[in-house]
Amino acid sequence: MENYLKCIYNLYVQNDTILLTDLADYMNVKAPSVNSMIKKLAKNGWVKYEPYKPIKITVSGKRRAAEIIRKHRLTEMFLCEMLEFRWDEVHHIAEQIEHINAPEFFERIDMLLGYPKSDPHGSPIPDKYGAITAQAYKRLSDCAKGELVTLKALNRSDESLLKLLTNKNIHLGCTLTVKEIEQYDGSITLKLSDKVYIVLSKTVCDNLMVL
Amino acid sequence: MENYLKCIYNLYVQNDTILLTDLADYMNVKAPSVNSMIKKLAKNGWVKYEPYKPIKITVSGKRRAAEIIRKHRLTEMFLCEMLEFRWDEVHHIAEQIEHINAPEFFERIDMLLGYPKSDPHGSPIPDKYGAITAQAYKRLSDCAKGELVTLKALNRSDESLLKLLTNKNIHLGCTLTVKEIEQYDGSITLKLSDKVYIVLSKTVCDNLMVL
DNA sequence: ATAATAAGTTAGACATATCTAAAAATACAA
DNA sequence: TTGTATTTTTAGATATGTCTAACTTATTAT
Repeated sequence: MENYLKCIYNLYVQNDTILLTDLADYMNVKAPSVNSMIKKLAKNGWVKYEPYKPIKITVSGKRRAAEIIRKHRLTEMFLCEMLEFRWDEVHHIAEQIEHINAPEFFERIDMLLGYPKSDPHGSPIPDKYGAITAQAYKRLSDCAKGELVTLKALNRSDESLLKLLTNKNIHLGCTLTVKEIEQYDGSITLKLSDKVYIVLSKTVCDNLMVL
Repeated sequence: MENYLKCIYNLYVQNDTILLTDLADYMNVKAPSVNSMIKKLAKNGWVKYEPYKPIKITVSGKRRAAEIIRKHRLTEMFLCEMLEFRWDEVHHIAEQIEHINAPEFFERIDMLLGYPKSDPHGSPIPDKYGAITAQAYKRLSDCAKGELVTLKALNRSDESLLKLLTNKNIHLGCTLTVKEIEQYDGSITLKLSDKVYIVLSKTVCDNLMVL
């Protein structure tokens, strides 16, 4: 149920209402599984369910989801900061630890890390009441030629995207200047540092959030 | 299955062969549950099962159990040393974290802690190959009047025992002098420090391992 | 407006882990 | 040695979460 709620929340951030099928795809599960689980989530008051209607997460559902996301992101931060894992290694470990039921454990981790506001991929860490500070970032792919921006966060951080960025020496906080935007496919040429120019596809740039 | 194997190992340490009923009691589960799980463990080669015979753990079962116990004890140590939990708070959190499947995670924790040899209750931490260094401790209840000993480990560390010891200011490494042994019930009067004398029941002393 | 397509639901199967109740095997003791 | 008590096993139920196949409802496009 925690996994369902977390995924529902992730999809909700992109789009207010959620199609059962999309959730099924997102979770690598078949539609009937989602259908039956949604009814259970609805019984707990975490989603609103009406037959044949799209799924809507409730206020209490968001709060519950934020708890899990908080645990996930605090864990990722802990893994990077204290155990020196790379940002592309932490997700699958955090996926497991996020389900640990021990509030004091995460409180201590939070304290030890100095109450971080975002995780190693720049995603905000909800506070312990479930409140998330909105981020005002924009997509790199929406920037104009000539703009100088700082990489603040990643939109969806697949392991393969993280590896690609690491290979090109791109990390959170680095500055990027938009040098060229290709009309044909939206790929962007960026200046990374003095003599370092790189080209990123539109797909990649869609996932880089900058300011 | 991990929980079964861990419990089987714990009972095996006390007694080479294990009665199904004892395991059921130990795990707060009924006999038929154990019976069916034992067959699964046997299929994995972790225990030897013959109908109506007591359960025997195999070499590979011990190795597998040691992995889990290693994760449990490393976690307990991490919780005490890095997150400053008390020794009576760590068990229920470690019970959950021991099932995390991420060898690198525990390797890093181990490194961060400086490769500890025992957990906060003095129990040995198996190395990553499952080898456990035997401890040559004896029971406090087996000591003679006049002996001066150091508390090295606890036998079974229930939360209530830990709290009792904490209240009496007894911790690992503290020195104890056996002042009096009561014939009637085996309770022992101990000198803790200059003017501090305490009385512990035989039941408590059975669980205090000293050297 | 209706046919085709997509989305959602139901029914029934399977796997896991648990239980109770009852039967079978073993151990113990008079 | 035979009856009683204990231990173990089997059979069948329940709960959870998954699946496939078939059916129903909704959407879309001509």
